[in-house]
Amino acid sequence: MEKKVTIQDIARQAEVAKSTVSRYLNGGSVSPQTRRKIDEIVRKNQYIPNTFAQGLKQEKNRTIGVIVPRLDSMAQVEMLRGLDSANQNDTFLIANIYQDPIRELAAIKKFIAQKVAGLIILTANLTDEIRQTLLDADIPVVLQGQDEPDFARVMMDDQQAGKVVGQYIQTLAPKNVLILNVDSKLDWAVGYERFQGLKAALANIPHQEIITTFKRQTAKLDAAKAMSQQHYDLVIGATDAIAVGAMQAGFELNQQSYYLGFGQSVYSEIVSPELTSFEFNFFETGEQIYDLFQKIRNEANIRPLKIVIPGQLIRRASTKK
Amino acid sequence: MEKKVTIQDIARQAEVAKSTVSRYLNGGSVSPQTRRKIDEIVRKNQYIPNTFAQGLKQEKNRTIGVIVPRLDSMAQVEMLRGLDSANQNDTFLIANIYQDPIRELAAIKKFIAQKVAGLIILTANLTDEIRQTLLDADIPVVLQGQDEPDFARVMMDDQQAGKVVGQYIQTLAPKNVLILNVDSKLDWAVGYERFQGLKAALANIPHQEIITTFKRQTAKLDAAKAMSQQHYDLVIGATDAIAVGAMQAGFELNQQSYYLGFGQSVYSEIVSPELTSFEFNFFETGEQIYDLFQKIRNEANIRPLKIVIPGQLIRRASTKK
DNA sequence: TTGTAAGCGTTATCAC
DNA sequence: GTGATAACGCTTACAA
Repeated sequence: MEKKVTIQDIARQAEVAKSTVSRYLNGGSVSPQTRRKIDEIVRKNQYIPNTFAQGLKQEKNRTIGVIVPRLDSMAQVEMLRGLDSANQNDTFLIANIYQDPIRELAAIKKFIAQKVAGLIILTANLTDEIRQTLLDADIPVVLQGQDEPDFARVMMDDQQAGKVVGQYIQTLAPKNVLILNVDSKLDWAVGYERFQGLKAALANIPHQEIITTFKRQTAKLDAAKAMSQQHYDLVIGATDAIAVGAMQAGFELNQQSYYLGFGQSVYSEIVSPELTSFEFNFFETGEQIYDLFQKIRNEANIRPLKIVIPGQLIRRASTKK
Repeated sequence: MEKKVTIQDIARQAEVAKSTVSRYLNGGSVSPQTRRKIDEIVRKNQYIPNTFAQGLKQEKNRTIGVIVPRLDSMAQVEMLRGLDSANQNDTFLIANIYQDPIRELAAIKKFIAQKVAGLIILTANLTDEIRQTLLDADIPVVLQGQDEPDFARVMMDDQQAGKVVGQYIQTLAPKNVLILNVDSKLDWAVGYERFQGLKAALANIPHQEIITTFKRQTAKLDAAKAMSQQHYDLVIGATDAIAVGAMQAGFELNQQSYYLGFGQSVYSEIVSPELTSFEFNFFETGEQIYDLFQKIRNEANIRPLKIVIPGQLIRRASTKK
C-alpha cells in the first residue's frame, strides 16, 4: 500500500500547483489559507520529500561525510561527539573504514558521488590516491591527524607531547626504558612525531623500541616478550591501550616498573595503579574540527589552515614510587 | 575547475549517446571498441555517477540506515563491527542519536527520505511516534534491544542473564546486596528484563536497588553514597561500566565486596580484580542482525522474526575470595 | 500569491 | 549494438 507520496500528490489534493507546495516546504511566500490546507494534507499523508530529487536539483546538501579509521577508540568517538556538539545544521554520515586505505578510498568516492557538502577525515595516513581524489573533488575537506599542507587540518601537538614527556622522564631518572610504538607507516603522527620529541630525553638513557599494534592484547604479548628478557624500569606506550597492555604483562611477570601512556582513554583511571598519560581533549578537538570546516566551507579559496591542539601530562600513580 | 562531469559529457567525448554510456556503466551490451573508448574517457575524467540522479530513477539503494544510541559503548561498536563483517554489498549510514528520541525520529525520517534499503536500529526504547513512522515507511527494519512484536528483532537474552546470575549469586551466599540499575524507561531490556531473572534469587536475600546512569562516573558517585551508609558484600551493576564505578567507590571506601557486571566491555579484564560479568558476544550479534536483515529484505511479508542471543557468565577475580 | 514549464543526471523503453 | 526520448520528484525562473 502506501505507495510513495510525491509533491504532486500533495498538490493535487490541496488543489494547488506543485510549485506552491514546494514553496510551502521551503519557506517561500504562501497565503495563510493554502498554507493551512497544505499543512494538513502533508501531515495526513506523512509526506517526506525525496532527497534524491532535491539533491539532483540543488547540488547542495547539508551532509558532511566523516571518515573514521576505527570506532573502538575513545579518541575517535570523543571527536565525533565534539563534532555533533558543535554541529549547527548538518548531518554527519559516518564511515568506519577499519584502518583500511581501500575501504577509505571507496568511502570517500561514495561520499563525493553523494555530493556531500564536505569531508571530515579522521585519518592516520593518506595514500597518494586518496590525496589526489580529495584534491580533484574540490570540496571542503578537514583532516585530522595528518599534517598535509594541501588541506585544512587539525593536529594534536605530538611533538610537544613527546617533548613534555621527555622532560618528565628525566625527573624519573630511569635506568632502562622500553618504548612500545606503532608502525609510523600506519600512523605517522603517533609513530613518528610523538617520539621525535622524546629523542632528546632518551639520548643518554638506555632504551629499546619495539613495534606493536594499537590492540591492547597484542601490546600485552609483545611487551611480555620484551620484558621477560630484561627488566625495564620505565615502559612508555604510544597509546594508553598499549601502556595498559604492558602494565598487565609487567604484573604477570611480577615486575616493578613505571608506566606511561598517551591519549585520553577509558583506561587511565580504571587500571590500578592509575596510568600517567599525556592527554589531549578530543571532544574539544572535534568541536574545533567542525568550526574549521565551517570556516573553509564559507570562505572559498582560503589558504589551508592548520590548527594545533595542545595537550597536557596528567601524572597518576603509575609513575609514582 | 573540474565542474561536475556528467554522463552527457562522457557521451559527447566518446561520440556516442548517453544511453550507451549508461549501458556501459551498468553492464549492458556494448561493443568492445566503444567499451574501450568509453573506458578511457571515464577514467580520464574521473567520472563518478551522480547518486541523486541514480536514486531518483531507481528508487532503490544499497544503503542501510543504522541508528546507534551511543557510540561510547563497546557493545554498540562491536555490533557495528559485526554488521560490517557480515556485510555483503551494502553501505551503512550510521546515525548516532545520543539516546535522544527526538534525534532518533529525525534521523529515521531522514533515512526514509533518502530511500534507504532498510533500517537497523540498535535501540534502547521506541517511542510511539517512532514505531508508527517505522510501520508507515514499510521498509525492512531490524530492531536490536527492544522486543517489539511488530518488527524483526534480535534480542540479548536478558532474562536468562538474570537467571544465570541469580543462580550464581546463591553460591556466593551474600548477606546484603546492592543493585545498581538504570531507569527501565530508558532501557527496558537492561532495566527490567535483566533484573526480572534476578528476582527469584534475591527473594530471601536483603538487597537494595538504586537507579543510576550508564556513565561510570555517575555510577561511582551513586554507589559511593549508598555504600558509605551501609556495607554490601555483593554489588551488582546493570552494566560493566556501572559495576566498575561501584568497584572504584568501594576501594576508596576501603570496603571488601564482590562485584558483578553485565555486558562485554573493555573494563572487565582491565580492572583489578578483574570483573566477573555476564557477557554477550556483540560482534556475533551484529552479524546476526545483518543476516536477519537480509532475510526480511528478500522475503517480503514474512512474519516478524525474533532471534535471541544467549550469553554466558564469565567468572573472574571480583567474585572470588 | 500562484501556476507553468524547463531542467537536474540517470535509467529504461523502444525503435532502428 | 546503438540512439532518441520519456520518465523519476523536485526546484526555480518567469508569467499571470
